[in-house]
Amino acid sequence: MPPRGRPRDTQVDERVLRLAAAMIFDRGYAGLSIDEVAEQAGVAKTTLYRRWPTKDHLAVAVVARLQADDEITDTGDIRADLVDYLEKIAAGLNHMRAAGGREGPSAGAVGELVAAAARHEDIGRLTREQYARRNALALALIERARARGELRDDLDAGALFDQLAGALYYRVMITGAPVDRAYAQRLVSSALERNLTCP
Amino acid sequence: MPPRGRPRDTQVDERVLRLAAAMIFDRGYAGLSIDEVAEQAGVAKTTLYRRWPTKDHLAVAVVARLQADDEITDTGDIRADLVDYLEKIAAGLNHMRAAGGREGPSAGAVGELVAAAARHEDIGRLTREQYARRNALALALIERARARGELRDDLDAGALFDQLAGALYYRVMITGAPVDRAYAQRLVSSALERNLTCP
DNA sequence: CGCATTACGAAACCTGGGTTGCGTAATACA
DNA sequence: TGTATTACGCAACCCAGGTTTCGTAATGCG
Repeated sequence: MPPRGRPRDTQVDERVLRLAAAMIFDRGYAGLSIDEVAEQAGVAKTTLYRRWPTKDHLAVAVVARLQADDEITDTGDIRADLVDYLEKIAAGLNHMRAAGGREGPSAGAVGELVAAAARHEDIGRLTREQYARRNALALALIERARARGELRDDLDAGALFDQLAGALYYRVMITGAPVDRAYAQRLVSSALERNLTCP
Repeated sequence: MPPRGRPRDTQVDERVLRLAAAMIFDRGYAGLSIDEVAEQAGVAKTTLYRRWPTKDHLAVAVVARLQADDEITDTGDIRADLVDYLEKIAAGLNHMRAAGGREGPSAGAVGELVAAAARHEDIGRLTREQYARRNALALALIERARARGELRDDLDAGALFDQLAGALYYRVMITGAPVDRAYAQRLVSSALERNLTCP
């Protein structure tokens, strides 16, 4: 059942990703050197490029391994559920922020990822699909809350989630302010109460 | 009054910035080549590096020239004013999106800028200051609206503006959906009505 | 066993950002 | 007029991402 020729050394993937992750973590994206990874992993550069066609692809692969596909929980309390989901997103962002090297106001890692998605068609497709999944989950959550009467009938679910998720990204990338549970609660309060059905 | 030595050729700045802008516009950030700019501008590479210490700095300088410092208008109608201001921000984003090369779902130019701000301390400081100014303007606008009774007393102005601006950036960078006047209106409707004082 | 197929390693190479050193041109000042 | 100062151009150079070529090792298949 395995393909025809010589099989790939599966240990290489693991070793390289671990090395690359470490390198990104303590020296940032710019500090990730393909030559150095290859040398430390004990493989030739060509072997790396056979698996990840560019440095961007390798970096994306590193980040992708960190992102546990966020599960959404629906407890029936839309407010708590949204805060929970935002916190998961924030956790991912904070993780990437750490991966950007020295922590600081603006998170280079997220920016590099956005740039990489713009540079390479396939990476762009990949990340867009991932965000589409997340978006669909959130919209479904909101939809269910509306169906059971927690939210106003005429609310704009798309705009609502854009605001919540967008505020997190805005903070991380632009203002550099922290994104934590307290902020998630502020956001949901600010954005949601309006859309709650009035008693 | 001029400094001691040989004066700088001021025409160089203008010529280089125009060339660089054109190059970024139709080939994207990666398509901006320092060597090529120097050659087409008829100057040595060292002359370029004397003015802009890295390619990032040159690109930021190009983008900075495009950003007319957005003025805020206070007509007394917070809803209309916010839509207006968001539209100005969106215009800037769309401009940069165009500058990212081929228009597409994710805007590389914004991502590159965020990444550049993370790479270079001075660029980060610069952009953070600019965003702080914008933020202060918006918060003051909201504050005035609250003072005259258009908004609830207990609203979270910081969270509100993060949501509005963040949603724009989220769309441009992540989902790639268009940001236009219609979307600005949807956002303000979704975010603001809750905070309006109830009749 | 022999062959097609695929993976690997090594080396040379190209490209573009970024640096360095040096000789020269333009200005202020004495 | 001469000197310190700064800008400029030129050429060589380093570095890292990325590519190409080629010889070799490991598998499946007939």
